[in-house]
Parts: sequence; C-alpha cells; structure tokens
Amino acid sequence: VRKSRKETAKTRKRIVAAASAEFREHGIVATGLADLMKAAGLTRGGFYKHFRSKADLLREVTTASIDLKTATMKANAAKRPGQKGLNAAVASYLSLDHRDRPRDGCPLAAMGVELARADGKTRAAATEGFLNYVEVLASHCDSLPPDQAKKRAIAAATTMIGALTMARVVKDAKLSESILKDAADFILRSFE
Amino acid sequence: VRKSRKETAKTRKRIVAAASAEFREHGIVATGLADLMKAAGLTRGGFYKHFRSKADLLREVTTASIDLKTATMKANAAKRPGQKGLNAAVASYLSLDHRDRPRDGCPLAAMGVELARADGKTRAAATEGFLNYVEVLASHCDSLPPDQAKKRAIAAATTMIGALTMARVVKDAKLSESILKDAADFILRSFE
DNA sequence: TGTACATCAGTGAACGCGCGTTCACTGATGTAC
DNA sequence: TGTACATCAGTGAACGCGCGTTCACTGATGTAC
Repeated sequence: VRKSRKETAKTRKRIVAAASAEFREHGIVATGLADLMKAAGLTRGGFYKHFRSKADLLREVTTASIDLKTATMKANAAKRPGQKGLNAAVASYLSLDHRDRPRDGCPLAAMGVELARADGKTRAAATEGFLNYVEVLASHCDSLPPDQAKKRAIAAATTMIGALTMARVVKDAKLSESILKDAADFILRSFE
Repeated sequence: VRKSRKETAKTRKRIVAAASAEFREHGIVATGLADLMKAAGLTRGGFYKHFRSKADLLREVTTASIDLKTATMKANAAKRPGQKGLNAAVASYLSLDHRDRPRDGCPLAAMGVELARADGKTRAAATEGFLNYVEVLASHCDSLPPDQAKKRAIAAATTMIGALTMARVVKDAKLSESILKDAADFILRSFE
C-alpha cells in the first residue's frame, strides 16, 4: 500500500519521535523495534523502508532529540538576559518535572552511558549536542572571558546531567529533590 | 558434581565479580547470563544454584561494587588530611585511567540510568552507595559546617558522575580530557 | 488529460539467534548412625 | 572411625519467547507517453 511522498516523510518523523520517547524512557537496548513501530502506529516490517538498521535510527534519534532539547534550553535562557537567563535554564533543567518526564527530557541524561557504547557517528552526534548545551550556557555568562566561560559551562553541563541522572536513580524522594537543588545552587554559586 | 561449602562460596563471589565487570563494561540489559557465567568459568545452568534471578544478582552486584569503590575513594582521600585529601579523591575519580577502565570503576557512572529502571531494592542499594560517596567527600571538607558540607558534597558527587559519563560518551579526545579537568577545577574551586 | 506501467510504503509471516529460566542427571560432599 | 544415604553444585539440553532482520506480497502513488 504505497503512500504519498508527504505521508512517507510524516511516517518517518513519527518513527523517530516514537523512538526518541521509547529510548529515553526504557533505554536503547531494552526497546525493541516491534514496540517502537507499534508506538508509531505501524507493524515491524515497515521499519526497513525508512532505516537501514536500529543503529541508523539511533543516530538520527540522538541528533533530533538533542537539537530539540537544546532549543528548549535556549528558549528558557533567552527569557531573561545574561546571568538571570542562565539561572532560568538551569532551574528548568533541574526541575522535578524534567526528572519525571524522561520521554521528552534531555537525551544525554536519559540514554547516558548507552551512548558511550554506540557507534562513532552516534557518539559524534552526542558530542555535538553536548557542545550546543555548553554554548547556550556559556553565552549567558557575561562576567567571564570566553575561554573561562566555556570551561565553567562544560562543568555546569556535566553537573546538570549527573544530577538529573542521580535524581532518577535515587529512591528516597527527599534526597532526590535535594540532589536537584544542591546541584543548581552549586552551579549558580560558581557563576556569581 | 557437588562442591564443598568453601568452594561454593568462592564460586558465588566469582559470579558476582564477573557480573560486576561485565555489567559496567557492556551494560546490564546487554549482558547475557551465558556470557557472564562463561566469564566466571561456569556454564549457564549453574547460575540458579546461587541466585534466584538476574535481578537478584544485580542487587548484589550493585551493593558489592559500590562498597568496593567507596573504599577506594576513602583510601585515596585518607592519604592526605582535610581539603588535600578531597582533592586527591576527586583527581583520582576524574582521571583518564578511571575513564578508560569502567570494568572496575564507579558503578553509578558505568550503569548510570539503567539503575533508575531497576527494582526497588537495587535502587535502594545504589542510593546507599551514593550517600557513602557523599559522606567521604563531606568528611574531608572541614572549613564548612556539616549541613553545608553535605550539600556541596552531594553536588560534587553528581558532578563527578556526570563528568565521567560524558567523558566516556564524547568522541573527541581533547574534549573528553577537558571535561574531566574542568569538572575537577569546578569542584575544587567551590570547596576553597 | 488519460492510460499503462513501474515504483515502493506498509503488511505479516518467517528467518536464525540468543535471551532468562527450568530440568533431569551426575557424582562429590555432608550428615547420621 | 567407617559406612550408607541424603544433599546439592554444576552440566548441558531444552523451554517458550522476543529479538533484529528479510521477504513475498498488496495496492496506491508516481511517471512516461
């Protein structure tokens, strides 16, 4: 049942969107292609009309989901100028809402170390995404020279990713909240 | 071929040790019981003479590997008193050597978000392990009151975990080193 | 513009394979007398 | 201390199942005239 070019393009996007959510919620290895295609409203066989392999899809998912999240972060930061914008972006990243919604949250935190085991192109996409985060943070740090700002932004980004991950791992609700809060304070104090 | 109690206990430990290494290197879901038993020098069937399920093993692996890593961190920190000890522990955690040897490295960084998807008991074990890390760091921070020290130690621990994870994800070697270094500076500056 | 034909998106069964788990079996270890 | 028997660590085949991938097929879409 051949579909029109427009519909084909839409289907492809639907698969990427479904995979983005499933990979982030359940992990890459733990998400099967059948689950994923079902989530996109299709049957398993059709997958290969759009992608050569699961690894190929992962690469596209990584790029797409990080780009989207970077845009969100940029938008959050852009609401206010300079330091205040940075605070807003950090607060939104380290929020309970973000912690509880991995499906549309930061892919670096949600897929985490699984990306370290992915192929070169996927890791390159993750690397580029990480640098985009860093740039957003650094651009809102106007009290420091650019190279210093970048160094701090790198550290701030890793703190955010680590804190979000651990807030999800930890079972104790109070400790989980504390992790998010302490990490946010830690970052903001260091930019003062 | 029944084994003596002593040998049985040793075998059990061997399975836990093999699983600790395999889970950290390849991920929990991606490591099969057959691989794991082979790494321990046994065949697949014998597994269930020692553990009820893979989830049961994971719980034991989590506890054991975090305890071991906490001891290492404590030992690194204890070489020097106060702040200098903390610096040593952070430097050793954020080293190239640690980055390149996940098999015997920090389980929180190596299993990362997979632990967030594990059962309650495993998450509780991970939580306890995280708090042990925090305590080691906080105990070497003598210039601050205890509650302040704990907050900073929590943030420092998440930074370390996030930085190690991202240093493994990132493909560019220079950036990877920079992540480790910038995170270490970030932490040390905040404790000054 | 209309018709004939090639293309190809999507289906659903099937491929070989490895997964976690179970089981009958073996034979050394541990226990009871 | 020696003997008879129960226990159980470890083996390796088998269980049902879901994995990623392939394939023959369908029929609407796109193309060529």
